[in-house]
Parts: sequence; C-alpha cells; structure tokens
Amino acid sequence: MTDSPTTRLRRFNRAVTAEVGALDASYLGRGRPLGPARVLTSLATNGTEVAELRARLGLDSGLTSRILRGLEGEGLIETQADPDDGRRRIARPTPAGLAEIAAYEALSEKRASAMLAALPKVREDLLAAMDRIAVVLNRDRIAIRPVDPAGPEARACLTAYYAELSHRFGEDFGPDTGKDADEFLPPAGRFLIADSDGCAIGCVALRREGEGTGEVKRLWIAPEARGLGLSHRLMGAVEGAARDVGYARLCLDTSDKLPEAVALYRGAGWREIAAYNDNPHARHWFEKTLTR
Amino acid sequence: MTDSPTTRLRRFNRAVTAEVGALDASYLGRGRPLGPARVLTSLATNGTEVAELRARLGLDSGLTSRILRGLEGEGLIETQADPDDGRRRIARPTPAGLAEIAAYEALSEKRASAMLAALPKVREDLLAAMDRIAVVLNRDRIAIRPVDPAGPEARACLTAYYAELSHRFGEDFGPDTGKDADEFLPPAGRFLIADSDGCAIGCVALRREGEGTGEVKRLWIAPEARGLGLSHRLMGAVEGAARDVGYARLCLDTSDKLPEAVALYRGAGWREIAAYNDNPHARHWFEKTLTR
DNA sequence: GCCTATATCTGACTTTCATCAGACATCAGG
DNA sequence: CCTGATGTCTGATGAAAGTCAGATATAGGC
Repeated sequence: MTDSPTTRLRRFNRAVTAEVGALDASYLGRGRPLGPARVLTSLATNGTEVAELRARLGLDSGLTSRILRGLEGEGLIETQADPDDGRRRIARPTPAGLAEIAAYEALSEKRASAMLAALPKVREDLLAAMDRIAVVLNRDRIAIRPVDPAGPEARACLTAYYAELSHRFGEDFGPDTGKDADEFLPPAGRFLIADSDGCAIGCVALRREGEGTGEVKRLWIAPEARGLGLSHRLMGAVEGAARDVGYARLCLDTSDKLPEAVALYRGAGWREIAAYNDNPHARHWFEKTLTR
Repeated sequence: MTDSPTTRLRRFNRAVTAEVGALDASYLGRGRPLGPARVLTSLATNGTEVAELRARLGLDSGLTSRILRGLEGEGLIETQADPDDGRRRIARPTPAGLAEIAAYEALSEKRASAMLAALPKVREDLLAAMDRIAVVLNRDRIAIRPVDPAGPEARACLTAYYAELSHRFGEDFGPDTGKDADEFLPPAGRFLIADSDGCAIGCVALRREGEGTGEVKRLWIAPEARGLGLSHRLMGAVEGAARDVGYARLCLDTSDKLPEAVALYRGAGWREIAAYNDNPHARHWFEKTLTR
C-alpha cells in the first residue's frame, strides 16, 4: 500500500460507508423513521437521561423532545423527572418498548451475521482489524472500573492474559482457574478493567502483600488496544485504588520476557529492588512509594 | 475479544459511524446540500452514466434527475446522450465543476489528515487494519487489468514483491530496478495487476520462455488482500492472457520458501517438471498445457 | 412500422429532519 | 427570596429528501 495515508483513510471510508449504511438501514424495516428508531434503540433498559441521549446522538433539544413524545404516544417509552435534578428527565422503555428494541437488535444481528457468513476464510482476520479500529476510534471513551475478580469480565481478561504469557514464555501457563480471585477482592484488593464500549480490553489487579504494602499483578492490555497509553492509565488507576485502600507502598515483579512492562515501570517512577518473593518467572522487582 | 462475531461487528459499526459521518459532513461546508455534493463528487472526470450513478448512490430516478438539473443550473456539469444508447445520458463535470470537486477533495483530505494526526503512535497499524477492511469489503469489485510493466502501478507491486521475497528468503533482493520490464511488454508478455478502488493489491507477469511457451512470474498478493481467492483469479487471468498471445504451454519456477505458492500451483492443474532454468532460488518447476 | 421494455424527465406531493425563539420549571448561589 | 443558568417542551417555519404516476424518447425484436 504505497498510497498516502489520507488516500488510504478515504478509501476505507468509501468501503465502509455502504456497510455502515446497510447496518444503519437495519433501523428501518419496522415502519418507523430513522430518528425515532435510533433514539429508541439507544435507550438503556433502566432508562437514559434525555440530555445524555441528545449529546450521544447529536440531536437538537426540540427534535429530541418531539421524537420522545412520539415514542411515548406509541406506548414504547415513558419519561419521568430525574430524582436528583428536576430539570432533567429520564426516558425509560416500557415492556412494549423493550420488545421493540429486541426486534431491532435481532434485525441488526441478522444483517451482521449474514455479512460475516459471506466471508468465512477472512472472518477472524477481518474482525481483528475491526476490533483494532473500534478501540482506536473509541479511545477517548475507554473507562476504567473495578469489577468482581471472579466475574466474566475478569475471567475473559485473565484467559487472554495467561494465553499471552504462555506465548511469551514458551511454556503453558494453563487456563485461568480463578482460584486466587479472592486476593483481589475489596477491601484489601481490587480488580480493574478497561472498558471500551462494553468490551474488556485491559486489566490490572491489586492485592495485599504485607503491612501497608500492596502488590500490582495481572497487568494486561489487549493487542488491539496497544499504543493508546492504556498501560499508564491502568497503572495510574491501580495506584489510586491502592491509596484508597490505604497502602503507603506498592511493589510488583516482572520478567525480561516482558520488556515493554519493564520499560513502563522504569519510566513511571518505579524503583528496582531486590527480590521480595520467589516467583520463578520473575527477573525484576520494583517498588513505588505512594504520596498522598 | 471473547464477544460474539456479530457483537464485534456491531461495535465496529458504532465506532465508525461517527467517523464516517464526519467525513460525510466534509461534503458540506460549500453551501450545497449533501445530495448534490455526493452526486458531484462521485462523477468521474470524463463523465459517468446517470444510471450507474443512481445505482451507486442508491437514488431514485426522479431525485437524481432533479439534482443533476440543479448542478447543471450552477454550471458545474453538462449532460449529453450516450452515443451508444440514446436513452441513457452521461453527466460530465465542466471546468467549474472540476474545480468544485477539487475543493471537496481538499476538504475531505484535510479532515482525514487531521484525524490521523491525532493518532501518531497507532497510525500505521490503524491504516493497515483499514486497508484490510477496505479490500475485503470491496472484494466483489476487484478488477484485473494489464498495465505498463514499467509504470507506477507495476513498480509499486514489484517493490512490495521484492520486499516480501527479501523477508521470506532472509536475503536482500534489493529494490526493484525495472530493468527487465521489457520482457513483460506486449505482444509476447503481459503485466497484470489486481485493482481495488484504485489501489494495486496484487500482480502477475507473463514473458516468452521459448517457442509456444510462456513463463509466469512475479505473482504477488498484498497482505491485506490474502484469503480472498485472488491468487486463483490472477492465475486464471494470466492463463487467459497467455492464450491470447498464442502460447500452448506455460511454465514457472518457485521455491519451498513460498509453500502457499507451491500448493496453489499443485491445486490448479500444474504439473511438476524438471528444472528448465538455473534460478538459484527455485526448488520446484511446473508446467501447464493450455487448452483452447 | 409496431410493440414492448428501458432510461430519463417533470410535476405534485409527503415525510423527515433541522432550526429558532420563546415559555416554563428547576437548580445553584448569594 | 431573588437572579441567572440550565434542561425541557412547544409552535412556527423552512430545507432537504424521498415517492409516485405519467410523459417523452430511444432501443431492440418481430
């Protein structure tokens, strides 16, 4: 591909316009214009603030109001004042509305699977490229939040984490067993994930290592999320969590086989120390004093 | 990424909708609604049939006609009957129209480069993912056509071809010098490329090897175009070209270092033969008799 | 030449989308 | 309680997009 970057971007744009249009058109087919369909399908089950909805879809306040009234008239949603702020209103789908949303989901799902079925051989590769693009374009909306260390998001991350370790170390780390998940439970521990549009693309865990000391473990970034500065964000978040717990000091171990991790710690104020454990895979040990 | 394929596809869709919209919005900003702007910018310099335009943009015939009248009124295009079929009409931009198109191109280019500038670290990776997607989605519009073996498309392919060989063989094949381009000139030779939306994504060449015999060389498929059956199409095209030239038989050499090429020839009716040349990189020699 | 199909054009009409000003209720801070 | 800011709603209005039936001209087969 010797064309200029902008040419390549615009070629991509032309290529996806039709597909995006097709998936957009899946909002049609249920006798409702695109506007109301988009509003309805972007409502969360437990309700969404009108202001947030408007911002997300980029709609005028008058137009939004009119669309909501239309949906209300169809009996698909109901609105109520926000209990925290009487000026704001919350729109919530009714049971009929939920059924309608599910019908739209099914239409979109059908279209998506039809498209993928036509591409059996390159499907995985295509999806990987799509994941990469989705994560990069959503980079400003990546949220870091604590989850249950034994829950599905954590398990998904750990499975990928161990697969990556097995690959890097050339030995089988086995599947994630979840047996040490308790260590990462609050109050002394945390399990944080990075979430991009509902998908876990990175994680980091915190456990108690000793009096006043926490240990950082399980730092992992999905391949499609690398290069976005996510490791710094995750480390910052885990340090914040450690402060919340009350640790005055953090430590961690790592390996030469993970050179980017070693570089990350060195560049983020961590100090190399002597071995504090007998982890057979570790070659480097670091500590960092937490300032309030 | 443990989500279902359709979930991943739809996440991608959500992510690019905003970007595509932004690039779509670059059609605005010149005081003309989206419809006419889209029509104008999708006209080829040397004119486009109205029917084709309509099909491409998915417009109603009445609407198209009206938009074309509007652009004609602005002095940006002129229409004339198709000389081959008086029912059809061809719309062609005037010099003023070409200037206007160029202005839109510049707007789009600016937006694209602004977007890429915000992503310095992942730019190349993102573009590679975009190339992959663009090629796969455009798979039904890949055209194979002969080009000048010393021209820019051929040179671009050969540069990539030699870079790939250098990588596979672990020795430097040097840059493409273009000194043997004459061999691939008609009438005895051909240089075919596969074109996806203006981008060369594969090539194959034909030269005269002896009386009634042609040799296939320079088969290359861009990484982003693999898995789409393009190698079969290129081989089919070069066989067709060989028939046109009048060869009764084709031969080629290849290497163990290119196992997918060996498998391709074996599976496409080629028969392994004794060495017919002293190419130091070759380990396998094949021939195929051409039937009329 | 006649007939049917195709491509485009025109006029009349509807729907959808977008914009704007002003009304009204609520909130935050003094 | 007053004031300015914020969030939502309503009505008026206009632009853009889409739809449809019928008119006109041409192509191609008989």
